[in-house]
Amino acid sequence: MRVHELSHFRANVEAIADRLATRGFAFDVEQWKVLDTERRAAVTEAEQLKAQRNAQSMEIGKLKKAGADTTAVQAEVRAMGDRITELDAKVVAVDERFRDLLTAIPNLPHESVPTGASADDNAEIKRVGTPRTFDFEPKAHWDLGVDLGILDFERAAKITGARFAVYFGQGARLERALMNFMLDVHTRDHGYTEVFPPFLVNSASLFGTGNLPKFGADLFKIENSDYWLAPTAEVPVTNLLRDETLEPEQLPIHFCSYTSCFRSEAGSHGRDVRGIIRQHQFQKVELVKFTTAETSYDEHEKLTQDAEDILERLGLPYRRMLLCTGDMGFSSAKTYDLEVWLPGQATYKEISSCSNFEAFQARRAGIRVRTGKGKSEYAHTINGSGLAVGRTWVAIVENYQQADGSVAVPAVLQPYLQAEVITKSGILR
RNA sequence: GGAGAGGUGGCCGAGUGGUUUAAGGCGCACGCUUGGAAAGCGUGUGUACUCGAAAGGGUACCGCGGGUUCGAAUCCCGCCUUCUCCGCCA
Repeated sequence: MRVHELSHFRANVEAIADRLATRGFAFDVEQWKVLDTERRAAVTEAEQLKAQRNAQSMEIGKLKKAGADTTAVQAEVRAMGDRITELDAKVVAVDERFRDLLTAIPNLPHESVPTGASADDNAEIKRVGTPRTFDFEPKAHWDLGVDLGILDFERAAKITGARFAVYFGQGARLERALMNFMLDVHTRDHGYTEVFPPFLVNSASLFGTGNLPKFGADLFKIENSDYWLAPTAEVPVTNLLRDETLEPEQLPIHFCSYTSCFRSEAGSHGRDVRGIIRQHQFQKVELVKFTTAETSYDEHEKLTQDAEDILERLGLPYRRMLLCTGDMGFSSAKTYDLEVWLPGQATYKEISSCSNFEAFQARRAGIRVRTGKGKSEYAHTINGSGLAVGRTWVAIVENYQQADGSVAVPAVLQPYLQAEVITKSGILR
C-alpha cells in the first residue's frame, strides 16, 4: 500500500489531518480509524486460517507419502477453503475502501507554504521586467494572430472542434522555434537530458503522478484500451523510473521533454474561451527532476530559476507567485507559478508551474533510492513547465507587437525563425 | 494482424503438483584466517502487509489476472510484454 507509508500515517494521523485541513481537505480521522481496525481484523483472521491450511496441506502430503488414508482430513481442509474464500472477499472489500480513502488524500504542504483558501492568498515572491508602455492600443493575440494570418480558429473548429487552433506560416514556425530554443537552453546551459516519450500513457502511470483515480475527468481516454492522452510530459517522464531503485550517485537526474499535452478542460467552460490560452491540445517543454530528500528543495529553487531564465532571455516581464495551501495541486508539497505579462489582456497569466512533490509521487510510483545494504527510501520528484509553448507564443506576439500589426522577433529567436519580424501572411483569405 | 519461443530473487540459472521454508552459482555484507590483501572457510543477504512489549512468528508475491486442487513457480483460461519469422506500413 505504497500510498502514505502506513505505519507513519497511523502514528501521525491527527497531525496529518490538521495539516490537510490547511489546504481545505477534510480528513475524517474517526472514520479512518474504524476502517483501519476493521481492515486489520479481516487481514489477520484470513492469514491465520491460511497458515492453518498450509500446515494441514503439508501434513496431507506426508500422510499420502506414508500410504495413509487422507479423505477425512481433505474434506476438513476443503471446508476451511470455503471459509477462506469468504474471508478473502471481505479483505478485498475492506482493503479497497481503505485504499480509496488513502489514495484520495492530497500531499501535505511544506512548512514554507502560506496558509490560504484561494489564489487571492498566494504570495508574490518577485517581479522581473517592466511591462512595456504602448503608444497605441495593444491587441490581444486572438485578433493580432488572426489578422496576421498565422492563427486560425475557424478552420480548427471545422477539422476538430472548439478549443483547438491551427497555426500557419511564421505562426507555425514560431511554435517550432520556441520549442527548439527552450530545449536548447535547458540541455546546453541547464544540464538537462532531453527525453522524447510517448504522448499516450496507461492508467498505472497516471496513478503514479496522482492524476488517477481522482482526476480522470480532466483527461482524454482512448476507446477500447487502457491508453490516455497525456495531460503533461510529467506523466510519462516521471513514470520512466516507476518501480525502480536508483543508486544515490545517479541523482539528481534532470530530464527535459517536449510534448503535446491534452486536457479535457472539464469544468472550465467559460474560462479563457478566447484565443489559445486554454486549449485541448497545447505544447509544452517540461522539466523533471529526481532527487534525494536532502536536496529536493534546493533543486526545486534551481528548476524554477531555469524556467525563469527562458522568460528573461525572451525579454518577457513576469512575476513569481508562491501558491498558498488552498491553491496547490493535489500531489504538490510546494508550488511556484510563473506568470507572464500579457499586454493584450493587461494581466499576468500563468505560464509555468514548478512543484516539489517530495515523496508523494515516488510512493505511488515506487521510485526508490538505495540508502545502504538492502535499505532504500523514496526519491523526491520535482517538475515544472519550462515553459508552456502556446502561452509563450501568446506572450511574444502580444509583447512584441508593433503599431503596424507586425511582431518584432526577440534577438534570441531570430536564428530559429530566420526573420527579424513577423509580417502578414497572405496565403489564405 | 498471423506463427513460434521466452518472462523465476540484485544478476545468471535449476525447477512439470507435496522436505522448494525457490537448488546451485555470481555479486554484496559481516566474521574467521592474514603483516596487509587475495584465495579459502563460515554466516547472512528481497518487498509489502500482519501478530507480538520484545525475541520471534504468520500471510502474500516466480510477468499480470482468473480457475482447477487438500495443496500451484509447476496444470487450465484470459491478458501484458520481450525476441524471431511472415504480412502490412511511416
